[in-house]
Amino acid sequence: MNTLSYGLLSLLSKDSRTGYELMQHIQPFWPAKHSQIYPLLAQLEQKGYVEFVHVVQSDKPDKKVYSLTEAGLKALQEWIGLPTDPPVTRDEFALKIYCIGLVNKEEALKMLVERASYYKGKKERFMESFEKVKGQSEKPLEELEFHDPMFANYVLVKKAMLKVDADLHWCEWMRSKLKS
Amino acid sequence: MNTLSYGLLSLLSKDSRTGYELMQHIQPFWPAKHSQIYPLLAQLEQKGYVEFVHVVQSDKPDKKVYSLTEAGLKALQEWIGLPTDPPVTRDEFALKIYCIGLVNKEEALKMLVERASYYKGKKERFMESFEKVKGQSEKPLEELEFHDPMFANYVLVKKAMLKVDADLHWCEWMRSKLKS
DNA sequence: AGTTGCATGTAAGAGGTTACATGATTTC
DNA sequence: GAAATCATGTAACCTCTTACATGCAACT
Repeated sequence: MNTLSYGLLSLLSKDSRTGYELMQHIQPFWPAKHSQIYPLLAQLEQKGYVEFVHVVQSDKPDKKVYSLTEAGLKALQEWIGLPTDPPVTRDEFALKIYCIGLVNKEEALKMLVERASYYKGKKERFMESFEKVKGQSEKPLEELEFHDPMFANYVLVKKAMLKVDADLHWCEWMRSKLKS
Repeated sequence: MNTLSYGLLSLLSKDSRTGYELMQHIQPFWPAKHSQIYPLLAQLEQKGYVEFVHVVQSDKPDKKVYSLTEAGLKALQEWIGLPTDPPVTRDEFALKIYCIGLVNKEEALKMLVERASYYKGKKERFMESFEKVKGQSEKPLEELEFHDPMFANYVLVKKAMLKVDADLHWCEWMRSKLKS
């Protein structure tokens, strides 16, 4: 049982989902390809932590909808209590910035503009998620209680927004540095 | 040539360093163990991108001090111009927050306090780095020019600080949410 | 006396990406 | 007509971690 496996259980604790959907929704927290997820789901099923039903579709390919079992829920709860690994980030851009003096200012500025627009796109998508969460919640988001199923969605979008804002802020600050 | 290999060249473009030192200094941008770095250095040497001198020490183990060659510099400059991969973060804590409603408020609060103190420690270390950079620079940091060798150190510590501040801010905001 | 830091390296195994394979429907 | 979306799966390959191996000096 690796972290990604527990991550899949975590998502399944809220909704039954297909492997494809799990792959899409786990990206913000733990990027993974379908080729990694499908074998893990088979393992989780063998362990009795998840179960699935075949759903036949006419317009789209047939699918397997997975759900969490009682044993899976138990395993998930135990994992939450275990020590948590610190987040790991690998940032190629930062490595390039380290030796940015090797290129001219114009090229450096071009790189920063590109990176800033990447973060702007990311921010827009988070803002859409935020609006989506707002739409799905009955209460105003600030009033959501700990046990509300929407609580986690709200606080995690908030987390993502704070981070992307910090990244964007740094990009803009860098751009002003390079223009002068 | 993978990203880590270019990262090593990037560090070597500023100072000649041992594999051990490279391992220590690349952590903030691209975490890696010595067991990954030593073989890559051997590869880089075979490609002619780096060279090393044996340095015999009496009190400590002997070491190999690597430096960038002309060919290495050229490879490094070409890499900077290539498209840059987006940063990748894997965050076990976020996966746990997603299903945090499975445990009680007290346990959740405990987890957040722990995570906040982790970020506080990180912030302190970044503030030390900041002071170190300040001490090594003749000019006030805000006046550092693009081509100053200290410029990259300054802007990268700034980047790290903005990010850790965002993380800490989220932790504290979460704590206030859970106390009410 | 035991741990940490310096310093290098290899081997085995786990984790993750890319490519191959299939196939219908919808959008540009 | 080409690309993207849905949907599953396997195989080969690359990346990364853990463990093994050695040894001295400094600190607790």
